[in-house]
Amino acid sequence: MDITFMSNEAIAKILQEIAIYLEMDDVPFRPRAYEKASEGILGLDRSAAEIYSSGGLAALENIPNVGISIAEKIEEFLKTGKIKDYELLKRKIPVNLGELRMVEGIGPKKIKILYQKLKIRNLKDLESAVKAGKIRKLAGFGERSEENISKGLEFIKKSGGRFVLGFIDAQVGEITGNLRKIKGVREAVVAGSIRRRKDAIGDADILVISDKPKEVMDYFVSMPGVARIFAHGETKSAIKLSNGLDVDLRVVPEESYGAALNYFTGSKDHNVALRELAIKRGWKLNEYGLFDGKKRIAGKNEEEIYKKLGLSYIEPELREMSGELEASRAGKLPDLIGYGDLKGDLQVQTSWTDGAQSIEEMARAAIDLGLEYIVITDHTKRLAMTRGLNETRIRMQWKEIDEINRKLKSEGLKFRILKGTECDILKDGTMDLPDEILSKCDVVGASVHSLFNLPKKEQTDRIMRAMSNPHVDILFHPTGRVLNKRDAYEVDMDAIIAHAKKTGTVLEIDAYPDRADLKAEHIRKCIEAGVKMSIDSDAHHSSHFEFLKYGISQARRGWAEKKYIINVWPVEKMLGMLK
DNA sequence: GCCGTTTTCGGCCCGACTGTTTTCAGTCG
Repeated sequence: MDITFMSNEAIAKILQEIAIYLEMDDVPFRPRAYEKASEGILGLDRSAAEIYSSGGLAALENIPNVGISIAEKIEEFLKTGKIKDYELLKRKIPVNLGELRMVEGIGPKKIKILYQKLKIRNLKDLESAVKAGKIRKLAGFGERSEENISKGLEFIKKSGGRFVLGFIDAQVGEITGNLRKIKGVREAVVAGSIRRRKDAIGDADILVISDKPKEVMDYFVSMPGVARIFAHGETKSAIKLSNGLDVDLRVVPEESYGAALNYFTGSKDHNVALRELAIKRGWKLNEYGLFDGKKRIAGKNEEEIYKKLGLSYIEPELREMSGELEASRAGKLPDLIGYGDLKGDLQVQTSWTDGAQSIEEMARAAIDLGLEYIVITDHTKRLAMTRGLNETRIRMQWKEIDEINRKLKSEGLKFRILKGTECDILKDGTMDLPDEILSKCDVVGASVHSLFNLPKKEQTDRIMRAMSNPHVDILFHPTGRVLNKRDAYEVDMDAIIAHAKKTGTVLEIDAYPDRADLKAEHIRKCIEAGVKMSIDSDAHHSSHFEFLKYGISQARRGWAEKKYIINVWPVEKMLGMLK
């Protein structure tokens, strides 16, 4: 059997499902062990199949949270495509765990009862049982449970899971702003994965300091846009907005603010590790503080908690259990690029192709935001639907850029519009515009906009050939993914990163919210390889320059310092870093 | 079942809310 078909995701999913099955039977501790092993597999930057074929069983055991027993199960899976223990569990309760687990309020124990009593195997069975009023008659369930399951099913049909940070950020900010206006509220902040600035988020967590929690909670569950109330308590409430976004709210007293912020910011694994550090010192860490017996020894702010635990402060974007605790302890955390550090934007579309506004409008918006330069990068002729530029039209565009630059200068503005292109990479890796044109551009970006489903080797070779072109400065949105729309194309990113180093090509962090491309793990690899990156808005409208901050978030999540990003520099220095 | 700057054995993060209960199990984060 060709083991390359055994993806890490497939292995992780089986381990995760074993954990759920064990949970059903109230097996102690082992569920968590399988869950952690599953996370360990997902966190790998190589495939488990590769690890196994190069180092055998012993190498599998080196995977975090994988011991001898789970290593053997992974080996069994890689060799036979099956895990016997899993098949046995699955035969006993043959249900679609992935589906059923999506329903809010349904966990392992209830899945077991639903199968054993009503033979419910999937969402369809569950829906029929709800409609027939069978759920309410089960022991441990009731009318309310049935109603909640019914509502849960509705929402699964309506919305499919994750939200793009840049598309919900403002709405959550508005809610927080309104909470801040309520009497007795001293602070209201966003925590959770939004504070960690993840590119895609599952829900929103808001933290409030108030002496009058009841008023906060009453407002929260009755504010406009609330579609469902999951919980309405004194210190904790949870709702779903009509767009499907779940929002959790917690109210804590001021002396617990730091501990609560830390706890609700996560990540979960990061928090668990901090609690374990506390336990080792004989203390206890929870959302109310760090305690030595009954005595609170820290909790008012996050800094003092980290300090007591022997750590320097860790920025939220780094709290993903990917080495930040070790780095913090050793004083080796990166000096992250800041949110005000960009001086230019290297990918901007205008009304010459699919952008909404003129070159001048885009330039003036960039000036208002404090940028010093932008590169105009309209599409090229292969992208016919955008009226992509050919040789003649791009020469016309250069004239317009020269004119506007002169005009801005005559107004005393110190700003520069650079000539660029977002040039299509054709199927064979050649460019959509001739070298003669590319050589006259200040900045050449190259993009894949077609043939997303080429085989991995062919796609990788195609892109690498484009990067080898001496005029191609930047590879735009290198993986091509669009969140909630399409996956990245099959491409060997390690090879691309190595080739970027070899050819001096810059890799872009496209900040457009549903692109967020490069991903954080690629950014870290670029840093390790010594590959330079740019952070670009990919603006199609003057309001899109705001998106640059999401690119900075992404860079921070990839541990990037200023020095790795070329557009933190003034224009001449930036240009000097290109080919 | 995993793991070790307290441990190779004996631990394993912790608390809030709901619904169905009559003191608590299940779920969630």
